Amino acid sequence: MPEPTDEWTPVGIDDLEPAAMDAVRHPGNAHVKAGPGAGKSEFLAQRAAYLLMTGQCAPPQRILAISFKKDAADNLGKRVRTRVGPVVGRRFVSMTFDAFAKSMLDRFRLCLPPEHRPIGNYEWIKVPNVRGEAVLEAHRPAPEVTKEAGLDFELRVVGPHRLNDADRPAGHHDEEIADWWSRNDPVQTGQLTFFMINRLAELAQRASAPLGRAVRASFPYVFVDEFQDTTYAQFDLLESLFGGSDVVVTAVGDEKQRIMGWAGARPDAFVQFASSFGAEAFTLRLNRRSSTGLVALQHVVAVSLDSESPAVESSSTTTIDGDHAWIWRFSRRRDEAETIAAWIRDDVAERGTVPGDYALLVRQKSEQAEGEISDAFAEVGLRVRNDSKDVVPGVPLQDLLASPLTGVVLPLLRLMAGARDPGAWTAVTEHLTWLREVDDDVERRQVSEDLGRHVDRWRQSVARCPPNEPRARSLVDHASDYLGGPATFRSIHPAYRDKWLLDSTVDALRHQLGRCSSMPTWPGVFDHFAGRDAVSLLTIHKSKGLEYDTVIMLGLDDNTWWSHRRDDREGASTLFVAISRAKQRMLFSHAHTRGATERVSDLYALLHSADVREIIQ
DNA sequence: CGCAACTTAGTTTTT
DNA sequence: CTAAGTTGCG
Repeated sequence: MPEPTDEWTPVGIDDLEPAAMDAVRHPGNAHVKAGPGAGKSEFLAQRAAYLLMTGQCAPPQRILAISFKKDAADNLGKRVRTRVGPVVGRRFVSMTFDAFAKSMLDRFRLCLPPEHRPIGNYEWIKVPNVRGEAVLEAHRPAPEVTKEAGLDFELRVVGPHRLNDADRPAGHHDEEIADWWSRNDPVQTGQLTFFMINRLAELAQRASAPLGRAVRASFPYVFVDEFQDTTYAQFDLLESLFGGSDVVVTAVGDEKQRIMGWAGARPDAFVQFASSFGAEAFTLRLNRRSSTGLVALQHVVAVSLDSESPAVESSSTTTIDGDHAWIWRFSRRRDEAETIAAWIRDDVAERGTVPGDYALLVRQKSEQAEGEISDAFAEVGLRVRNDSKDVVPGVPLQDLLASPLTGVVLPLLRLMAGARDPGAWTAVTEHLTWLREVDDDVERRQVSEDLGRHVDRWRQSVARCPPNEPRARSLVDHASDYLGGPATFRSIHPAYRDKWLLDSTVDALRHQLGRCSSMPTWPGVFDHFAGRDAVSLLTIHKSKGLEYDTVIMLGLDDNTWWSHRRDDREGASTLFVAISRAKQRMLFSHAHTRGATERVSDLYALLHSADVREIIQ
C-alpha cells in the first residue's frame, strides 16, 4: 500500500478547512464530528477521491459507504462520481445500512447454523409477528413496564443483544429474549424484520471467518455517515466485521443531531466507536450553509445540547435585509396558512428566489398538514410539494429525485427539450462514455456527436408536439433505451441489481413525468418535475441533510410535541435539525387553535434567549 | 349489531 | 395531545 501522501489537493473545490484536510489523509480509524453545513458529504467525497486516486485503495478494492436513508446514499454516490468520474466512481459503493445487512445475509445465508438459517426467498415484514405483550405475559406475572410492551420489545429489549452471544454475561432478560426469537423464528416463518436481518447478518459473519475476510478484502475502507443514529444492531455488525481489523473506518456525524433515539439509536455511538475502534477525533468548525445570524441562533441551541459545543464560524454571506429569524403567532390555522403563503409570494417577487427555496417543516403527519395549507397556497398561485409521498408504492418523491436513474434520464430529457445546460451535457456524456467503454478522445468526440445528433433529431420531432401524458411516459422509455436500457443501469449501480427497485424507479419516473405533462411546454414539464416551482413540505426527520434558503417550521406547540418533556434532549435536537436547514431565514409559526405552548415552553425560552422576536398577527 | 370504553401510534429504515 | 383501531358489553 502506498504511503499517505501530502501532495494531494482537493478535487473540484477550492479548499477544505485544515481539520478536514487532516481527516482526509488520516491513515487510521477516525470519527469526524461535523455540525450542520460543515460539508460532510464534500468531506467524504474528497476522502474517497484521495483514497481512490492516490492508489491507497487500488483496484479491485472498493470503498463501502454506509448511509441510513436511500436518498442520502444516492446523493453521496452522485457527489463522489462528480469528483472522480464515473469509471473510478464505480469503486465507490454507496448503500444504506439495511441494504448492506441484507446483501450480507443473502450472500452468506448458508454460513448460518441450520437453526438460524432462513429460507432463501424469505419475506420482509414491517413488524414482528409476535409482539412484546405475548412474551411479557409468559415471563412476568404482572407486566409492570408498559414501555417495553408491543413493538418496543423488539427495539428496546431484544435490540441491544447479539444473537447466540456466548460471551455475553447472563442478564435478567435472557429468557425473554430467547423466547422472543423462538416465537418469531425466521426459520419456521420465513418472515424477517430488518432488525432480524441485521442480527442474522452479524451472526453469519461471526459463524464463518472466511465470510468476514471476503468482505474486508474487497472493502479496505469504510465510511459511515450520520453515525450518531447508529442502532445497537448496526454498531455490532460494524464492530464484528471491521473492529480490530486492517479495515479503516471513517465515521462522520453530529451528536447534536441525534434524533433517532426513539427508534433505537444508541446514545453512546461515538464514545463506543472511539474505544472499540481506537478512532482519532477530528472536529470541523466551519458552517458553509447558514448566515452569521443563523449560526449564532444555532449555537444557542447547540450549547443547550452540549455545553462544550465549539464556536462555529459562518463562511456564507447574508443576502437578506431585516431579521433572520422570528416567531409568528396566529390564532387560527387558516390565518397562518394564508399569511405564510402571501409572505412567500411577496418574498419570491422581491428577492428573485423560486418557491423551491422555501421549505415548510412539520414534526409529523405531513399529509395532514398538506391538506390544511395547500388551498391557501393555491390561492396565491403557489404549489406545495410533499416530498415524502409515494409516487408509486415504495418510491417516495424524495428518493425518485435523488435516484441515479433520474440523475441521468432527466438531464437527457432537458437536452432534448432544448436546454443549453453544461451540467446536463456532462451527466449524459459521462454515462455514455462509461457505457461504451470509451477511453480516448477520438471516441469521446464520437459519443458527443452522436448525442448531439440524437438530441437534434428529437427536438425536430417530439419537442414540436405539445406535452401530454402518453408522450411524457414514452419519453422515459425512449431516453432509457438510448442510455443502454435497464441492463446498463443494473451493471452501473449495485442498488439496481435489485430488480424491484429498478422497475419501481422506472415506473415512478414515468408516472411522475406523466403527472407533470399538464405544463404547456417541455422545459416546463421538466422544471415542474425537478420541483423548483413548488414549496417543499416535509417532516423535520426527512429534512436532515437538506438545506433551503428559508425554512418555516409549523406547529411548535404542545399537541404536535405531545411527547416532549422539559429538558428533553431529543426535542432540542429536533429543533436544532430544523433550524440548521436554513441558509438565510428561519421562521417559527404557532397557531393557537393547534395547541398551547406550556409543554414546549423550554424550547420557546431557548429561542427567546437567542433574541428571536415574536410577531403577533 | 352498535356504541362506548379502551389501547396504541405518531417521528425512520427497508422489498 | 389526537386520530385510528380494537375490545367488549348490552
